[in-house]
Amino acid sequence: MSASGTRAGGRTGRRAGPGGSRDDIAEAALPLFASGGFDGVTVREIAAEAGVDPALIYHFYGSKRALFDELIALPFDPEEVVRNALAGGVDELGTRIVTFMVTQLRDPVLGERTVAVLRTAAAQPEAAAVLRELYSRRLLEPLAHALRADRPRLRAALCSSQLIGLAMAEHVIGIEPLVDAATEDLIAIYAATVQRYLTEPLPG
Amino acid sequence: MSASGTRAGGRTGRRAGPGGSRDDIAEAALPLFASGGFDGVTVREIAAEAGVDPALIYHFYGSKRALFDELIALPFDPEEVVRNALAGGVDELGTRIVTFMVTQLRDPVLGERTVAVLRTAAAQPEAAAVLRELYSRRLLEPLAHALRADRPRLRAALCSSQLIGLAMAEHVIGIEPLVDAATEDLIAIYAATVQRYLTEPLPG
DNA sequence: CGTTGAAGTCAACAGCCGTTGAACTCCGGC
DNA sequence: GCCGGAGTTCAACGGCTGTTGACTTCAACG
Repeated sequence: MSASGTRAGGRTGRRAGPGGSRDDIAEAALPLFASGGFDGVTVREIAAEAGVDPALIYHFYGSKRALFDELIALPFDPEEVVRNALAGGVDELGTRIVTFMVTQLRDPVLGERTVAVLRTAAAQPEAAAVLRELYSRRLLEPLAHALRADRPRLRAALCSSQLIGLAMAEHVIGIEPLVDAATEDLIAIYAATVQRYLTEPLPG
Repeated sequence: MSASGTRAGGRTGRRAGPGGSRDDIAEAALPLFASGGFDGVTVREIAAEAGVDPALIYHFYGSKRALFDELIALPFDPEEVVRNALAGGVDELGTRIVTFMVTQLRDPVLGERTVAVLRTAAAQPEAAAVLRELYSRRLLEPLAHALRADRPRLRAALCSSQLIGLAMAEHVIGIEPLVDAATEDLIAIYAATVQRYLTEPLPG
C-alpha cells in the first residue's frame, strides 16, 4: 500500500514495495518466542510460520538474536510508569502497579513480549538480567524509595517476586484458576499483597 | 569401597567394583540441569564434568531424558507434607508451608532439583505440568480444602503464584535482596501472604 | 585356569542448528 | 532501454546434538 514516494535522496533502484515480509516475520516470531523462549524456537520454524525463506530473516534482521532483541525491545518506559504510579494517592499505589502489570500481561502483544523474555530468562542469564534490572531496579525500587520506606530494595524484591510469580503461574505454568480469573479480581487480590510489601513493617 | 559380597544369585562376571561413575554422572548432571534446564545442557557437557565418556551415560541411564527424570524424581511426598502441615494450629499453616518451601529451595540438593524443573518448565510443557500438578493440585489444594475455605482452587493457585515467584526471583532471576535475605525473614514475610491467600475473603 | 558380563572407550551415525553467499526476479529511476 | 538495488530463493557450510554399536578391559566366579 502506498510506498510510491522516494524514500532517500541518493538511492536508486526498486523502492520498498509491498511484500511486507519483514512484518510477516515479526508477527510469526513473537508468538513462537513467547511459547518456547529464545532457544525453544528455530529460525526455520519462524520462516515456515511466516511463509518465507529462512534466509530472508537474515536479510532483514541480521541474526536470530537481533530479531529477538528487536521484538522484545523495551515494551514500556519505566520512568513514565513510575511517574504515573506516583501521581495519585499513596494508598492506591499497589493497585496502580498491579493494574499496569496484569493489563500488560493480558495484552495480546505486550503479554507475548513479556512471556518471551520470562521464558528465555530461564535459560539465559542475560535475559534474567533484563528482567532484574527493568522490573526490580528501574520500576519497583524507585517506587519503594518514593514512599520513604525502610529497606526499599528488599521491598522492591518482594513485589517483584509476586509479580513474576503471577506471570509464571498464569502464562508459563498455566494454573487454571489464574488463567480463568477476571482481570479485576486478580488486580484486587494482588494489589493488596504488593501494597503490603511496600508499606508493611518488615522483620529483622 | 566394600562391594565384595555376591549381589545377586545367578550372576557371574565382574561385580560392581569401585569406579562409581554412575554416581559421578548424577552428581555432575544435577547442578548443570539446575543452572541451564534440560535443554540448556548437553550430554557431552555432563560427561566432561563427570570425567567420563558420553557413551557411559547411555550405558547407565539409557537416555538424557531418563537421566533427568531420575534426578528430579519426586523430591518429597506431597501427602505427607499435607499431613504435617495440618497437624498443628490452623493459624500457623502459612508458616509451615512456607518454611517447607524455603527450606527445600535452599537445600543444596533439593533446591537444585526444584530449580532444574522450574527452568525446564519454561520451555517444556510436560515439566510445567509436573509443577502444576505437584504443587498446586497435590500440595496446596488439599490444604485449602482442609480449611473449608471458599474457592479452594483459586486460593491454592494464589499461594502457588507466590511460591513459584519466590523460587524464580531468588534462584533463577537472582534478585539480590532475596538471595541475601535470612531464611527466617523470608519465612516470616511470605508466611503472612500465604496465610492471607488461604483465609482472606476474596472479591467476586 | 577360562569364562562371563559389567564397566568403560572409541568412532561414527543421521539430523538439526544458525548462518552465508551466490543467484534470480522485479521494478523505479536515469 | 538500461541499470542498480531491494526482495527473494536455493543450496550449502561447519558445527553441534542425542544416540548407537562394536570394541577393549578386568574383577569375580566355577
